[in-house]
Amino acid sequence: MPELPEVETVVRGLQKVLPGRRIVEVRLGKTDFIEDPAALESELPGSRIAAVRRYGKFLVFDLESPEAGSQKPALLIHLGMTGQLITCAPDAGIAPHTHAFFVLDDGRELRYRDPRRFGNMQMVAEGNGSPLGSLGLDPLEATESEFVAQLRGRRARIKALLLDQSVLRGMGNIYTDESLWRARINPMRLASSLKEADLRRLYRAVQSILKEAIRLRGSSISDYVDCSGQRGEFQLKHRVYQREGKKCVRCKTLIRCVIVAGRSSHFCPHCQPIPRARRRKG
DNA sequence: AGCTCTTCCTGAAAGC
DNA sequence: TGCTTTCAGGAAGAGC
Repeated sequence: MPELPEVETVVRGLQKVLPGRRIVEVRLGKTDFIEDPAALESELPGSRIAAVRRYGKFLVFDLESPEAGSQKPALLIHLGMTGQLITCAPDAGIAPHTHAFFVLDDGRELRYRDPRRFGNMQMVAEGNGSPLGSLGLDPLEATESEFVAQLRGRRARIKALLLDQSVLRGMGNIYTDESLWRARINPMRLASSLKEADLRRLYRAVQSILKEAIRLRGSSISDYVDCSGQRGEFQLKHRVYQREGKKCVRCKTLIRCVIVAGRSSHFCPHCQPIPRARRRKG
């Protein structure tokens, strides 16, 4: 599923082809995942895409609209679990579950496909009511001390905090599990039980995992592909995620999976021990 | 504050 | 073999 590295990969691809392009037509299929479909249909045609950027797991399309005047509108797209954004020729075959077509002034199309429709799309005007306002630190932009300060002393489980978008923006289940394994921290640990050195190690683990995942163009587990339909390769580097029952590459102990923070959480019981006798089976 | 449960949705996989 | 059930999971909301 698209997390920070996947969204970053899609954004980098779109940055090569979209800035400067004008949207000439919008066609929508199913719209139950779109905040206000009529707003997209009325406001997007005629708009010029000034920039494409990532904010957490959101793609932000900064728009210049002839009518909006001083307002700086933007289109936000969240890929949810199975969202894909693809650029293609207008006569390219239409994949099932393609729900939005943005026709561009160079004759190409930007298409949004999302089998489960857990993604969402909305227009936002600069500075009001945007869901971006409640998001926490970008794990790649944050300094070590900012990262540590954000987590230190919190009573929640470290796994829950890493997944909480208002704490860190962009981490999802894959990169949370992989980072905790690299940092040798059990997902059930309460953040307040971690030492400063643990949090610094976690910061370095998160950064190195995310950077390597971006370098390999993300993880393709089920549906994920970039904006030209290409799969990522970081799934080949997963050490714990979806490796339950397989051997830890560090110590050969069998990887286990428990539910933490409502999410399947994969870890090595030897490398990531649960301190004290507290144990929970999932 | 933080936990658990529920909802949204589809397709893959497991169960019978 | 083939139908039915279960499950995965990002995010938001309810209830505790």
